[in-house]
Amino acid sequence: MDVRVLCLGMLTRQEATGYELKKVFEGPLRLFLDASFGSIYPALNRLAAEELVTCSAQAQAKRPDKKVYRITPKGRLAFLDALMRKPGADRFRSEFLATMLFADLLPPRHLSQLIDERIAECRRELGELDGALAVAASPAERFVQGLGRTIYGAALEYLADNRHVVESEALLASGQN
Amino acid sequence: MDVRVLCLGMLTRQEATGYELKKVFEGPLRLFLDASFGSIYPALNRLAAEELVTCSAQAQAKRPDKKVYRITPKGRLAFLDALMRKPGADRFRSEFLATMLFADLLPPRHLSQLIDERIAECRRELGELDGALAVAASPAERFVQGLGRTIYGAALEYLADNRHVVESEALLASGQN
DNA sequence: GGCGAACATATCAGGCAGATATATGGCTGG
DNA sequence: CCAGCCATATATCTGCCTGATATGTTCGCC
Repeated sequence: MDVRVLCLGMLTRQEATGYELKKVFEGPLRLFLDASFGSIYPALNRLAAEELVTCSAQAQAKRPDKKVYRITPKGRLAFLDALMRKPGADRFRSEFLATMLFADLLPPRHLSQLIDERIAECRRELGELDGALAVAASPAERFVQGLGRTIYGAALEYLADNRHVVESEALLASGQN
Repeated sequence: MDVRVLCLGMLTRQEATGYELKKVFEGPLRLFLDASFGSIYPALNRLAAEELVTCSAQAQAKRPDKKVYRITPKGRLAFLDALMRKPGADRFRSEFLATMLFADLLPPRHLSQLIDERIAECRRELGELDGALAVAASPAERFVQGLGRTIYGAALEYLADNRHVVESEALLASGQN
């Protein structure tokens, strides 16, 4: 599911500019969806070249031109086609967890601080997701956001319950050098 | 946390060839860690050029040469330095969830099948993680794998409990066209 | 008055995934 | 019995993507 398909999907809901699409990718769905300007703008250009979207430039006084993109019928078909493909495997990239794998190499105090910050971060995300769920958009969005909340909740609990495992390991290792 | 640092980290535990590193990335940690040959081999070459690892080629009869990499003291320092940096945000890329966002565009039967497959997939992952936890390596590894199990378990339960939300939406939408 | 954030688009370097190439030996199903 | 596939082992290439950087204006805050 590359950025082109993702943008096409967003445009099935509403017309938008590249900048607005980027804002969606920074919202409550950012854990699951993401794309940078460096991929969004080229993606939109290519979609337009393939006639899957149209682009109408609106001149704005004192602002750069705004380019509003709309999906075409051909674009809807192409998106449906992409959507019907078997989805690939999940990938949970987490630098925090990669770091935890080597917890025994870290100074115990540093490790504990890292975990504290992590727990705070999880709580913040949870709060944000709950806020987003309250104003809720479509059921589908609520479904996906709800899964995000579930995952963060479970992760938070696990962290609190099991941090001692890595922390005691780090203490042991630091005592040995 | 790029592939270079990841490889360096693996090499703090044990010497290995590029091929062996790839196998680690395909094991029970694959949800969190990943790297392809296309990034591992160049990463090892560069690490060797920077003298963070050494490389000793072992000729093998009837097999291509095996290049065994070992971390150097300089490499250990560099890895620790990378490990102490503040970890970046998690990113849970899931084509399945991206598809769920547009569940209303899918034929209801297709959607249900997708979710069924997904649930089966989660169960398979859970089983695999439980197996890996049983033979368990270091506490740190168990900690990370345990989090994986927790997340899959929570996701599984959420899916089973909430699938009707998207499924009824898809039914509604399909009735309207 | 200055600083940063929001608005809006665009490009570039470097990193990475996935496919492909090369070579060989062992296992399995037809 | 042999064709095809999988495991071992390294390497490269295409194309996509991230993160940084560039450009230029307006608004609000300190």
